[in-house]
Amino acid sequence: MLDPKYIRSNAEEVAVQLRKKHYELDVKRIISLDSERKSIQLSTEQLQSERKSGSKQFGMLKAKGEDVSELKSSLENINEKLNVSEQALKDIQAELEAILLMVPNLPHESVPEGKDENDNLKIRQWGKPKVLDFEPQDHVSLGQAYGLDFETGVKLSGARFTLMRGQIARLHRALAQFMLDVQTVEHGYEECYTPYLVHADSLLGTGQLPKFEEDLFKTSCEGEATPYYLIPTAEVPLTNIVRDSIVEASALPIRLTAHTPCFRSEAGSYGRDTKGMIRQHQFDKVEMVQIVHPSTSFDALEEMTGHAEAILQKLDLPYCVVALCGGDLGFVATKTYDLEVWMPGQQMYREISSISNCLDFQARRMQARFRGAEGKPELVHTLNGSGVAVGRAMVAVIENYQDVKGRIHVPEVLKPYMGGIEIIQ
RNA sequence: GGAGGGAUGGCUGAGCGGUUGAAAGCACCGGUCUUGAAAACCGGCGUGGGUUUGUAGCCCACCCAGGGUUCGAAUCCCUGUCCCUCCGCCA
Repeated sequence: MLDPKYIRSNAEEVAVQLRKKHYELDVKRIISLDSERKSIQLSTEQLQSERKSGSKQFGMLKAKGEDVSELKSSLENINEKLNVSEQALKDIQAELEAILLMVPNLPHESVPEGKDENDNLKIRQWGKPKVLDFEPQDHVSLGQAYGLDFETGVKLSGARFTLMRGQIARLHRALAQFMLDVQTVEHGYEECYTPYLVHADSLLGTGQLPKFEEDLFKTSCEGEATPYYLIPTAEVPLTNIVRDSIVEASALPIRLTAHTPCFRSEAGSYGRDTKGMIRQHQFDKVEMVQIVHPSTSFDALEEMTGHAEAILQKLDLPYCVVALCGGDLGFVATKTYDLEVWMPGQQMYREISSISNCLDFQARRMQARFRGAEGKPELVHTLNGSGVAVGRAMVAVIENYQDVKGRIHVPEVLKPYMGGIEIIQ
C-alpha cells in the first residue's frame, strides 16, 4: 500500500507515475472521498471528546451526590449523534482502504517504459548457448525415459500436474538441495521451513489479496471458520514473519530462504505452455527474502540478483538479466529483474527467477517496522526473489546437458547430490 | 471431538464499572555522582490515526478481535481467534 498521506497531497503526481504501470488512478474519487472522510472524522472526534469529558464530569457529580439527570440526557443526546457519525466514519474509511489496497506500488524512475514483456530491457548476458551438432530435444521427450511422467500426473490430478520418478525425481531434489545450500552457506540466508497454507492476513500483507484472489488455491474444509490458502510462493510466509512487529535496526538486514512448493491456479493462462513442466499448478522454488533498512533496498536488489545468478553460473546455464518494463512490473514491485535461462528445446530464453524490490509497500500493509535512529518506528523495505525456480531449472538442466544419444549429463555441482551418478541414461 | 485455565505496554506483572493510556519491577535512554565503571539518586520512556508548514502543541482511538450492556468498560455479558493443561484420535 502506498502512503495515504502521500497520495492525498500528491495525487496528480502519483497518478502520473502509475501510468507507467498502465494503471489509472481515480484521483477525483480519492480526493473527494478523503475530504468527506476528513469532515466526518473531525466531527466524530469532537463528539467523542464531548462524551469523554461529560462522562468524567458525570462521575464527579455523582460522587458528590449532586443531580445528574440533566447531564445524563445531554450525554444520551450526544451518543445518538455519535453512533451515526462513528458508523459513517467506519464506512468511509473502509471504502478508502479498499481503494488504496488495490493501488499498485509506484515504479522506480529507472524502470523502462513499456507495455509487456517485449519491452523489457536486457541488462546483461552470461554464457552462450552451446552450439550442438545435433537437433536438441526438449525436456518433454528427453525426460520421459528417465521418470518425467506427464501422463500419470494428469491421471492423478489433471492438467498442469506432473509426476516425477526415479532419476528425474532425484535430479529435482538435488537441484533444490544445491540451491538451498548455496543460499544459506554462501550467501548468508537463514533456512526456514514454512507453512504451505496461510490465512488471508498473510496474503493481504504481501499483496496477493485482495486483488489476486483468483490466482490462488483456497481450502474449503467442513467446519472451518476461515479458509486457508495454498502459498503461491514462499515470499508470503517468509515476508510475513515480520508482520506486526518492530525489529531492532541492528537486526537488519534479515535474510531468509526456504524451499517450498508453490501453488498457482494459473487462471487466465489457458493454452499457454500447456506442454511440459514449464507452467504447473504446483512447482518447487527456493525463495530468498530480505528485510532491509530503507536506505539499502536498491543495493539489496542488485545483491539478490547476484545470488540468483550464482545458481545459474554454478550450473553453467546461459542466461540473461532483464529489467522489467512498467507494464510488465508486478503489483507490489517498484523494480524487478528477471533471470531468463536458455532452453535449447525451445530455442529461447525463459524466465527462471524474478527479483523485486517492494520498498515499504508490503511493509505498510504488514505494519513491519524497525526502530530508527530517533527511536521512532519506521517501515522496513522488503525484497523477494527466486533463487531459483526448481522445476524450470531442471528443465534447463535436462535440455542444456543433453547429448546426441539423448542422455543427460549431471552438472558438476550436482554430482555430490546425485550419489555419484554422472550421466542419467 | 470432550473438560478446564488463560490473553494487559519490549519483558514480568497489578488493576472495587468513574480524573487509568493504565501501578510496580526489569530493560532501555538522558542527567547527577565517579579518574572510569558499577551502585545509588533524579528525569524520560507504548502504538496508530487526525489536525497542522511542522518529528511543537492539541484532539481521538487502542489493555487478543468483533459485538452488547452503561452517561461511562481493561474491568460486566455474548461470539470468535490464539495459547496452556487433561482425555480421546492421529503422522
